[in-house]
Amino acid sequence: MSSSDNLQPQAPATEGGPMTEIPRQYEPAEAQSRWFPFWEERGDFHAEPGNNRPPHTIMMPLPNVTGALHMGHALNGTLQDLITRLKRMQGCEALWMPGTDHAGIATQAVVERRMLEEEGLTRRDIGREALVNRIWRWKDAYETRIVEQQKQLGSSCDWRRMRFTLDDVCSKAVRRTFFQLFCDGLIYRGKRLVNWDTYLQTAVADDEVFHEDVAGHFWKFNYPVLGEDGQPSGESISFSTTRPETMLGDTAICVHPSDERYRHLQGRKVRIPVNGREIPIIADALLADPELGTGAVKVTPAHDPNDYQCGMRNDLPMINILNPDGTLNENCGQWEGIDRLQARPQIVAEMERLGHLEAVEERQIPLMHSDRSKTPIEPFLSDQWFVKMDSLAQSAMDAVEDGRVKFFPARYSRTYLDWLGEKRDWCISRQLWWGHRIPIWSRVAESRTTVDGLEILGAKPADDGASVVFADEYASVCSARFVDGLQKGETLLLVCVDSGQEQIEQQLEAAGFTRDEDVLDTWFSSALWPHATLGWPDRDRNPPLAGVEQPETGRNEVLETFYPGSVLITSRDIITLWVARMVLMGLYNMGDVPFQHVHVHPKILDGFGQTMSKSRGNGVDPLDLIDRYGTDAVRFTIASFAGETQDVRLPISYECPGCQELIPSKLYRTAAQTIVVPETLQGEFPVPHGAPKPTLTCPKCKQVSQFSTPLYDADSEEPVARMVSERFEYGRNFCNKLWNACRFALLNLEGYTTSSVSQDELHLEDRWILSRLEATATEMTALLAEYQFDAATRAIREFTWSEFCDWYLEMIKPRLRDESLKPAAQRVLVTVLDALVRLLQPFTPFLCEEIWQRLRELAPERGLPQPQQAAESVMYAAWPAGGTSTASGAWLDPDLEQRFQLLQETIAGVRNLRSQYNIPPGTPLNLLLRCDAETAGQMESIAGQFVNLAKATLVEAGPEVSRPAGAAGFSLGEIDGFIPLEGVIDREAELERQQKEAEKLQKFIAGSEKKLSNENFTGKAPADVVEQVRETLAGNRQQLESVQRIIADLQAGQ
RNA sequence: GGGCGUGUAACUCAGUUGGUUAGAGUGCUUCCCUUACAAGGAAGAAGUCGGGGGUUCGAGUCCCUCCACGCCCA
Repeated sequence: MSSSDNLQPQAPATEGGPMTEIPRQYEPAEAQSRWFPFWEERGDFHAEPGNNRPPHTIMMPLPNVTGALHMGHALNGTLQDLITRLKRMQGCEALWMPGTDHAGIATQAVVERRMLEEEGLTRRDIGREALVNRIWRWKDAYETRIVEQQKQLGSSCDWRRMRFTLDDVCSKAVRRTFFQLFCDGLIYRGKRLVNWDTYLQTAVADDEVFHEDVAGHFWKFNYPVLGEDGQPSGESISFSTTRPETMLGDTAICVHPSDERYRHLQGRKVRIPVNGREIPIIADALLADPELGTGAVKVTPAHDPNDYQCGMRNDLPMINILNPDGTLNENCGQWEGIDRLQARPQIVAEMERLGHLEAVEERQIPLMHSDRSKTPIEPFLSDQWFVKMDSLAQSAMDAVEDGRVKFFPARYSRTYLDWLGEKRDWCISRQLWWGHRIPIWSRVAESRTTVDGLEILGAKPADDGASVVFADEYASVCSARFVDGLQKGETLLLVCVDSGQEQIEQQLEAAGFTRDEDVLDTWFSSALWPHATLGWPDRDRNPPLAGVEQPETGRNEVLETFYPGSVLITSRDIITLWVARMVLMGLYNMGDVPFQHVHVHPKILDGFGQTMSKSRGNGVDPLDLIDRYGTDAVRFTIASFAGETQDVRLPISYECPGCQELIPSKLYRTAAQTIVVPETLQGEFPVPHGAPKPTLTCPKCKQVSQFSTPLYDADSEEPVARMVSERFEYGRNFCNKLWNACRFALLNLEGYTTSSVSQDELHLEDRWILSRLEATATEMTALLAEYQFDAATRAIREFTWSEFCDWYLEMIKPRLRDESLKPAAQRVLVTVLDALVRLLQPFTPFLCEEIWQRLRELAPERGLPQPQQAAESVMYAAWPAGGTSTASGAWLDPDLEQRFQLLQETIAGVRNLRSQYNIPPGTPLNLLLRCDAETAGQMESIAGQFVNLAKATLVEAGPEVSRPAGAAGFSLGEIDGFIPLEGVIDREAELERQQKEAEKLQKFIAGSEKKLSNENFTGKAPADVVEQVRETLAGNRQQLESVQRIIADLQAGQ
């Protein structure tokens, strides 16, 4: 399909010409719906191995399938797409690999919660298989929606290569990796205190919990101290706690070793009154703080992280008092089976009855909650699988330290190195059903000298008493090991099996082995993302394409070509969780880093500096922004945010559904938290049961509407004020400006003919804009290479608006009306516009394609000095940079730019006077310029521009020019301008104005003189700095002289 | 407690290794619906660069310290 086929036919030509129907405003929705399918059908997003272009690979930080995309995704995706589009234009085979993450607990929790709300069913009611099936259906629905949203953003991923962390390709990589780690002895099973979600009955990771203060109590108890004879000595030791029920699991009382109050008690014992257990009084400087409370604390190693560490240090018993559902277990005597929260007051009452309760106070208690179930977390000791991090972490640290992986901005390498430096073993098991099930089968072993059940695999115990040797044909796919079991004295035989060995799995199960129930941490599979998606471990064929298996060729060219990747673009909160793990797994599996650069971009906050989140009610939906402002505007604005210094505040407004007026937001405190609501909120949060949903009132049209908030679902038939942000007008206005510049060009390209332009056909403004274009392209190329998107955005905006539109287009208008000058002007105009559109394509692809195709119709061959055929799509036009922007590269001309600036300042001087004296824009003026002969010549040669741009006729220029009586004037140093205003000029006002100007100049002069009279300055400062000050001083003096002459004239009554 | 970052105009942000008189967008004031664009044009007002100290000929920029805020780790 050719591009022109895809252009929607325009309305029939009108009398004014074929282009007059170009809309006066850019219509983003139309361009979006037109060009995305165009690119997709042409295969413009595809990346293939086997051509000679240098590869460029970006692996998408995979969004999880729990919900829709938010602003963070929009920012992250925009930057990746921008770089990918840039690299394509720079001649790379650019792969942007898309995909989604199964996000273990997050997704399972959402589906479980919904199932419970809608059907009253728990996962145990329906079983593992049925639950997993339900989650797959959820995943399918959300993945579709996420991809849809990404395409709305213009994402130019190679969608054929889309992967999902639980699909067959990724699963194989996970199995192989786990197997390899197991064979290498890097996987082990051990005890660990985890964050236990008693509602979901699973461990949750540290980043899946949040802290929240809740109203609670702070009880002060004492335990009686026992004498040498084991009888109460009469002394007691006091401590405070917020969780009295945990005393059932206490295994020590801890004091600070230097605490004089307790020194004599160290080594003695106390008795826990409620269960009679005797526990020691220990000294541990890390746990006990003599300044806090009584200085003594109870130690419950199985139910508190700090106590756990203390228990490890002091070899204390660890008594688990909880069942997985949060009820107290068999270690709790009379309270067994009672929920720990119900047991709490009972235990307090018992302690009081026994005379050991000293005090109680009400307090706000900081409490960890599960982000998934919103219920309080219980620290809980359980068996988990771990990966040994020692050597793996070291390899990943080396990669950053020796520069194979480079962070942008560099400061983030510190976060990465500090975290890896701890080399804490990685807990990879999760008590979930949604995920990669751990590929380990186990069975209680009679001894370490027989391998019951494994005979069929030709296995026998190795001499070391720990491992197992398999027959040759199984040795590469099975690995087994003896370990100590859960019960004392019990031995377990563990067997790990590689992927694709279903028969062996069946044999193991037939032989009484059972597969581990747990699944792997989601980050385990995401750590493999950069190579798993490219088909690893398969080295004999390319990975499936669009779901189709590829033939075996003996090579995996996709993996060979696109690994290692070029840059990872992500936000800083997953540097440790994800980036570090990708590096170490890449090194482990591939022997090479997964990417050379890591660009860490800012976070988007709301106008109050808070992270956007559902619970705060401040999450803007990027699609709402796209709907209001257009994709290009959203992308351009987002790029303008992405600098390297700080996070970005995005003040939120609500858009009245009636009149589109924006209503600002405000903070609103509920009992539990602070949320974001419209300023004109009516109603309250949380919404009282049965109460109507809160609304806002538009201050302009008075319409009352519900508003978009994650805190309630709006009624479907109600109009809803959606959340947007005024800041995107920046991008929208820019797009519209460019659109209109293009509209102007198209309206003036009638009769365009392809030809080269000779040097003498180039006017001052042509050379100037070409020079500026060259400089801008070079600057942008350098900035984007360092991921300084904000600066690149400013550079191109400045060029487009303040140079191309404000000056160049205005200056060539007269030539476009002159048939003899028109052809050359058209050719330069179209050349600059062509390069400008190319520079903007990565930022605003839809707008640029729309312009590109329209330009192609009128000027298919263009460029200087020799015109060339324009590419079929701007996506594959060459990136203009460093000498290639105009195919000649010789346009840079700093001297000319400086002369041009003088012209600009002169025109500004005239406009300024016009404004000062309130002279209507249409009133013609005369202008006299006093300047040297050379400048006078230049000014006379462009005299037409004074008429064009300032409605001023240059009547005289040269060194002999003197100020006419009754003229207003301005001085630029090199040039003095005079505008005769006899009859209009207010002599007093002009005098005052000039005196003010003189004062200002005198101040500057004094400053410069002071500097130059300072020998330290002239002696120590670099010569060029001193020279600069001298020049400034000379200029200011000259200017002051002119001003003083004007003042003298005015005082003389002229 | 440790680490990182931020504080510049009313708002949102730039400000490269110290170097002329600190910039932009939005908002504000005045004028203009001039045939690309009122989502626009012209002109303008607006800042003790968080406070204090130091280094330097020279500090928004470097050092120390204090204050406020954010994030990460424990």
